[in-house]
Amino acid sequence: MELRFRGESVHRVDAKGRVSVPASFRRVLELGDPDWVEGGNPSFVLIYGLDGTTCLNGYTKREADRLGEKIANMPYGTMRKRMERRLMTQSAYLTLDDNGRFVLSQALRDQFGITDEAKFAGMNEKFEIWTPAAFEADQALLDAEDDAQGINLLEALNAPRQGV
Amino acid sequence: MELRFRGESVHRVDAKGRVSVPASFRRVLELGDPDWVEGGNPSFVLIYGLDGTTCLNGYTKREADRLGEKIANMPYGTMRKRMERRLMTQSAYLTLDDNGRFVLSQALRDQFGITDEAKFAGMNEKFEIWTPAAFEADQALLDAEDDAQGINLLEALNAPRQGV
DNA sequence: CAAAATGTCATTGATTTCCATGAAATGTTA
DNA sequence: TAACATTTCATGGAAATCAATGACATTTTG
Repeated sequence: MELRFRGESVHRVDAKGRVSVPASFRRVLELGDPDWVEGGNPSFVLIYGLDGTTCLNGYTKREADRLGEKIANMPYGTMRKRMERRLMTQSAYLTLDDNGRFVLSQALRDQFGITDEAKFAGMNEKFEIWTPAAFEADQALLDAEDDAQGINLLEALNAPRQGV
Repeated sequence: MELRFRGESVHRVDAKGRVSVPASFRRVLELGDPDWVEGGNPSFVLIYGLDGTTCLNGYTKREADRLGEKIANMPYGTMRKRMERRLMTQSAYLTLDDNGRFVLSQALRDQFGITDEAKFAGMNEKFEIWTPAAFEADQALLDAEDDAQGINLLEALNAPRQGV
């Protein structure tokens, strides 16, 4: 069993770009950091090349390592290079401070339009960071798709793999 | 064999949003939490994205893990993303206190219209939480359908999968 | 040195723990 | 079986703890 990211919340971003990571997410980051010790501050990985300019993605160290491993096993070629650029180049290795905060650089805040608030959304083995408005828009889009297709989520989960 | 949620009852919700989980449900949550030890308090998962704004769904940790596992194995795409949002983002990881209670946040109480009472309904591998009124309305709807269709439940149980 | 970055501290409000009560259920014993 | 004791539940209130955040101090860096 592996602890996963669940839940959603909005947090304040101060003038210097510092944001609190939701306490429940911190527990996951701690368990997902092989070097973490009780009382210490966990490190984690922020990837901002995944979804263009829609949101940032937070991963535990361990999960990010897995992704790096997969890339390392790819044959050399433009696909691998693209992966490296978006998952490695466009990412950062961060550590929480004693209060559970980290700094979101000015560049990233600009890129994602984040000013004074950031929305955190647990997404199983990762979490997303959005502007509250952008998140709502994205969610509305997803909800519309559900409505259109009349999907029963649990039924779909049981059905054998079907893309879309 | 796996213990299942059976029965129904109404419980009081206090000013801080605290609610007792029916004792019989607690036994199921305990057995469904791999980390639970005799005398300890079980953790479980509350999912509120499943049925829009009709009711909340409680799952044992083990069952919730199964769902998370299935999602993690889905191909990347909007279907997976929708699952992540409704089953992970719109959910919470909770632990019962020494008295068998947990807190239903103000946000969730608002979303589901729960004020001073909550109705618990055992639903096999999960349990539902409703306002007493909403539950009765939902039940009346189902009863009406039964009457109209003259359904024989056990017969339908044996018949191969038929939606509706 | 100035500006930025990082660290420390304090406050407030929310959350969690702890203790107490009464009611209901269960068990025990004469 | 009647009377009593014990345990389990559901619930309320108070105390203690923690999370989020703003303000300020210190360090780093160009």
